[in-house]
Amino acid sequence: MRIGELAARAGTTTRTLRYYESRGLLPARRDGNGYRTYDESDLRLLRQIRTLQDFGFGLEETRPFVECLRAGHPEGDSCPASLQVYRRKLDELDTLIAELGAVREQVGRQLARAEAARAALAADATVPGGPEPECELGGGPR
Amino acid sequence: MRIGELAARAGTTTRTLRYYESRGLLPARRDGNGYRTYDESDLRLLRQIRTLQDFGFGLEETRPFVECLRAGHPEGDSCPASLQVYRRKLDELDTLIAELGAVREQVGRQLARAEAARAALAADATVPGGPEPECELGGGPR
DNA sequence: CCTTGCCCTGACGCCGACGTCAAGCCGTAC
DNA sequence: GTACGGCTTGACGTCGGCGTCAGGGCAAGG
Repeated sequence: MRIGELAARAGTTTRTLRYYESRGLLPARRDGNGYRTYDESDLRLLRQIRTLQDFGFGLEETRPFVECLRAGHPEGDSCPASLQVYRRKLDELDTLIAELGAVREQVGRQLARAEAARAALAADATVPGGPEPECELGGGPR
Repeated sequence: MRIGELAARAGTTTRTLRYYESRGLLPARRDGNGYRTYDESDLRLLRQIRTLQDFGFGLEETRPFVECLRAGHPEGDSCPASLQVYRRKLDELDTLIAELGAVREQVGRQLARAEAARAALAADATVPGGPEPECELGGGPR
């Protein structure tokens, strides 16, 4: 199988495969023309990489999984190094999720506060004076 | 106040302030020497930007807040455009957090599965044969 | 005089994972 | 012949938010 077919079968691009090769992650044999040649095991390696990438793993983080597969293990995560990467990633995710949750709360509070302030202003403006609420309250014309 | 002092008071760098100016976010007056000159209101603008940046807002997303402040409003989020940015950011955060949560679960399951597989392998290896569990189970020397 | 410290502009570097273009080779179909 | 699709390498572009360096000016202190 050549690079185009492998890329298509893995749902990626030839550029990506050449990039992986340049990083030493997915080396290729060459045929008489200098064309890259791959087999089914390369497809498995590639799918392992892509799956982890989809999970947000960096390319370097996929290396232990790939090497594990190349070492003959049935799964990329059959090796201790892969498990370590899993654990580190879980920690990172937990930390990140917690941070984002905190930010979300803060932003939510800011929004509620700002909306309340605008409501108060609108009330002030409509009760004593006329209807037009001064700045850019509504989304009206002009 | 000149650029160094403003940067220090906002806990940032002069490079950052020049960058903001280049983006049209925080324009500066110039004194006789061509030095940038800022006042207290610029510090407020800058603090608004920094706060939002810390929340993970992109620079462009801070623009409505800055313009709101410059329009004379007491808070950067007193304007509808700012509220819209808040709401969009909340949506983004919710989406992102949900995605990360899903990934976290997936990774957690993968880890559990892989650990269980290794435990089963180790049991197979220790019960019938000798103690050394073949590949790289332990973290032993060499 | 020289040094020190602040300021100026302009421009390249960084990080990650590729996209995209250039220029050219290989084989097959028409 | 030539047109086409697929392959090759090399190299620059992308995105954001700055860091960092190069080269030089201005004012004050010793």
